[in-house]
Amino acid sequence: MPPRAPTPFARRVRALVRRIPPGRALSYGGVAALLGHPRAARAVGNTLASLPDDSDVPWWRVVDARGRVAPRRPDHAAAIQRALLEAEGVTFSAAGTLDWARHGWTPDG
DNA sequence: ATAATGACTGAAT
DNA sequence: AATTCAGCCATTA
Repeated sequence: MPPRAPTPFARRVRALVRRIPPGRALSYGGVAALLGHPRAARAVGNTLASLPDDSDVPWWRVVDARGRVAPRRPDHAAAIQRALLEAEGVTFSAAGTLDWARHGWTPDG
């Protein structure tokens, strides 16, 4: 049995996240809004959580509304996400939040 | 069809 | 500033 085919919503999420360039980031709500589902932030998170390990989608460029890496269990995973972002030049404040003005992304630029 | 599940969010404590 | 609450939503059991 092949893995379950991605739902239409999931496909749209992946397509958009794939467009986020290195060193930039978007919030879950931001992704949802750009897709025309301003309230589906939570669903976006679920979608990224279901990505296969070999996916080419840069899921680590999606953080929460405050610019913080979303906490999760095991919390080790969050540390990895932050490391991936830092490797792209993203800087975090002492509070653990990235600067939207500096690293935020919009389809335009 | 119904209920349960989160990598969310903004408001309220 | 740190937590809790309640609303929201696509997906899955």
